[in-house]
Amino acid sequence: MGTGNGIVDDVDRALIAELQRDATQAYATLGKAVGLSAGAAHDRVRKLRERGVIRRTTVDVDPTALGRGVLAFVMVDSSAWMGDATESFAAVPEIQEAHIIAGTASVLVKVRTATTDQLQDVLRRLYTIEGVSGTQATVVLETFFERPVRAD
Amino acid sequence: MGTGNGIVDDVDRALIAELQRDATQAYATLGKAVGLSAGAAHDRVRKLRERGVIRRTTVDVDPTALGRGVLAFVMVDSSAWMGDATESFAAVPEIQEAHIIAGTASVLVKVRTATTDQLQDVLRRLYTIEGVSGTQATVVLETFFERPVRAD
DNA sequence: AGAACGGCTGAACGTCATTCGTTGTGATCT
DNA sequence: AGATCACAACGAATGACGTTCAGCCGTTCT
Repeated sequence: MGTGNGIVDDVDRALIAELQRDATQAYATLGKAVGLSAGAAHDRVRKLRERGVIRRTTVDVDPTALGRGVLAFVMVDSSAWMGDATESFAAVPEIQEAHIIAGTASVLVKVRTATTDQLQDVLRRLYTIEGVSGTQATVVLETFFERPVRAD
Repeated sequence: MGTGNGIVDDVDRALIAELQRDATQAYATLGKAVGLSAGAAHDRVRKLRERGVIRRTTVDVDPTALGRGVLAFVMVDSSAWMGDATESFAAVPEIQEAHIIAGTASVLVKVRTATTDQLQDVLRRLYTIEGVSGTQATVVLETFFERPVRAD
């Protein structure tokens, strides 16, 4: 069940690390980087996709260039069980991540907006979600780095 | 003008949204999705890369499949200015993100490990960073969603 | 108005993704 | 042990796609 299907060996990890770095490179290049032919590299990557280890190929974007220069983490307190509130949080487009957490708050969300005014508006909308009783927003002043999950 | 950035227009945003969804699709397909020829779509995407709006093409991976099933956010308290500590945090491979934040703590990090034991070990290593005086770890019980920055 | 600029189209060309038959290897069965 | 099976990698063939470019059109500037 869930996601434990199949094994991911060292070559798979090396392939994933390469793809995380640059998913546009040719399979011949990719194969050379891990000591495989183009065909074999292609085959392994295809299987990694089929098994859901690689979820998708996507692009990393500069948030500032899209007018999402304000980043904040918000601890959401609740007076009820929030386990089924996925859709409510997903409906707020400025929310980039939402997690149920252990501890006093019950949900932690990562929010990106253009301005702090818009951040305030997101907080207002959070309060309209059933069960939400409070929020504590923490604004990010500077991001050191954001990087992919370590593959090796 | 959408969100206040003149160099990224609505077609660019549509292209980015499509690429975030699936960066493997052909430029002909991509162009059709936004009402452009393959050549024109290619040209715009190339320029978005050159300008740094698109930082890179990468793959999204299932953390559990890589043995990084434990996710935690750690508030790091400090007794000194942490503005130049990028490298110290980057040196800890389990740290996926590190941000300087406003408020009582001074750094917020996102950590992925295989086990809670390993999480504890990361906390121990955080204390060895110059200026770090305390940590508050919050373990994620369930992730609702993690998605790309909204492009439109 | 004329010129210059920027962006789009459609086609041509070269590269690469994708498929497939073959081979080698390590495990399982008799 | 020998035979069989399952799996993975190789290397070549082919068809698709990325990439480039000349020509065209709408806009802006003088």
